Amino acid sequence: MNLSKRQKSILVFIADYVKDHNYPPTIREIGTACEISSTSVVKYNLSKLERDELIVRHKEVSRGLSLNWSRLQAVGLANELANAPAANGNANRNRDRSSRQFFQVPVLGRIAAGEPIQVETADRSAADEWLELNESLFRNPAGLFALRVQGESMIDASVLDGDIVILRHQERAENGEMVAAWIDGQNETTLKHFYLEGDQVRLRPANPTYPEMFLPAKQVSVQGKVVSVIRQLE
Amino acid sequence: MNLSKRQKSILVFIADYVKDHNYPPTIREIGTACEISSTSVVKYNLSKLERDELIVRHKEVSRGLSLNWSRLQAVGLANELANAPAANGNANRNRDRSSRQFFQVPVLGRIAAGEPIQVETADRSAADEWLELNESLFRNPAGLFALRVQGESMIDASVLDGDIVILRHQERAENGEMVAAWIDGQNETTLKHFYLEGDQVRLRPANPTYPEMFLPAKQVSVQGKVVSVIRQLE
DNA sequence: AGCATACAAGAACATCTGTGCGGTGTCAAA
DNA sequence: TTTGACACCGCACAGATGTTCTTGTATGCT
Repeated sequence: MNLSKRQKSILVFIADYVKDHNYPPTIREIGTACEISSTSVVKYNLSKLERDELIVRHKEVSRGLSLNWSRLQAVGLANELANAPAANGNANRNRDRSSRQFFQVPVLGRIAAGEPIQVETADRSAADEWLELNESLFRNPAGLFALRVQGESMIDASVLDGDIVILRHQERAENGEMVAAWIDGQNETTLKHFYLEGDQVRLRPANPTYPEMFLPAKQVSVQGKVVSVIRQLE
Repeated sequence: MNLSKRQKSILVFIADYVKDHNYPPTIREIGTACEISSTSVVKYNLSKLERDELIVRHKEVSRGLSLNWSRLQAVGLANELANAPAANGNANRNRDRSSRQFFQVPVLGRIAAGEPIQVETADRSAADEWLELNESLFRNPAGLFALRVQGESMIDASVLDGDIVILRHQERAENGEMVAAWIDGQNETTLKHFYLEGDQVRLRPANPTYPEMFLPAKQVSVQGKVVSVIRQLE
């Protein structure tokens, strides 16, 4: 399943168009946007995309097409499309909640003290579980991943067994950010507020009744920044 | 702005249709579904809905209409429409993630120990803030509302200052459920696991290092069940 | 009564829009 | 060289779809 440049640009345009209008574009609109002069060529490419199941089409229905997000996700195009270029020009009239956006975040595994977390950005597509989230909660879905907390080991971060922690992948942290950090000496991953003080790192739990930790900087490696914690009880 | 039965059924149909197809219906489809024989009558009613800003319409564009969710929200129709009837019959082919759903939850105020929480279901429309959430996280958006946690008073429930607690309004709780409860004697609202034991209520904090409470049942009044906790750090 | 307004029908009309078909150029396999 | 798949172009056709016009029935107000 190899997408041509044109086909990719068609996908981008559709995502963008739907975001702006809340309904899909026509073949001619796609043609104009993607600089395809002939409607039949658009149809040709749409058929290809349909064969690849990246879009769903309804015969003889005007604007009868939609993106197949779960398939796009699998192919790794979803994020790219979800981040489609901002609304252009005339499109700020309907810029209310109805122009909703969402995206999926891979749940890459579990986090528990004593286990390192594995975050090869490469194997995102191999994630066994995906979380669907709203744009409204996150500025930018790039680099986000999620971990399920196992056990009570993160309780000093006010994170309980079963909670889902959403992180943004990064290896450096600003002071005060809550990060997932691997601590060499103690062989554990933990969620703490991060403060670099000289060549020492201070790790402050979210729950102030738990003690802080002081460690040599080189002993602490940041896995990602915690951007959200979600607890489902139902 | 008084909606006729027909106009309401049109809104319901549009919401339902979009949910199933990912694109809006035509005037004739609306007509058939709502038992309107004439396209002009559909147009007439759509114009009314457009005047009321409940929908957005694009002239001379096929299927060029969309629901204005923020307006529907304000009028209190959003939940009703978001819960639109399940896909009917033929519509289970495109039943993947692309048929996404979302809904808004009113943030009714703050929760802090020492303050009662005000939850008149009536004034949902008066909420100053709304939270947009995914259907995927909640079975049923009915009766949901949100509170912003103020202060450190809920820390024994592993809920921090600034967290958002999502509750389902109910006045009775099953054993083990985490509830928001008002405690008469102590004049405070708290989040705890609820256990009715005879005519005593046992309240267990989420964080096991905090002590349990035992109180006479009549002293505890449940405000709602906690269904989710969301912490945003970015 | 007289009149304005809301709601509804049906049919004709004018676009909008997807589809089909003939044709072109490239490239690799036969 | 021939063949066929692939990508592309224009164009005309037909069906899909929004709009407009005329007519009709209530309802409420003066």
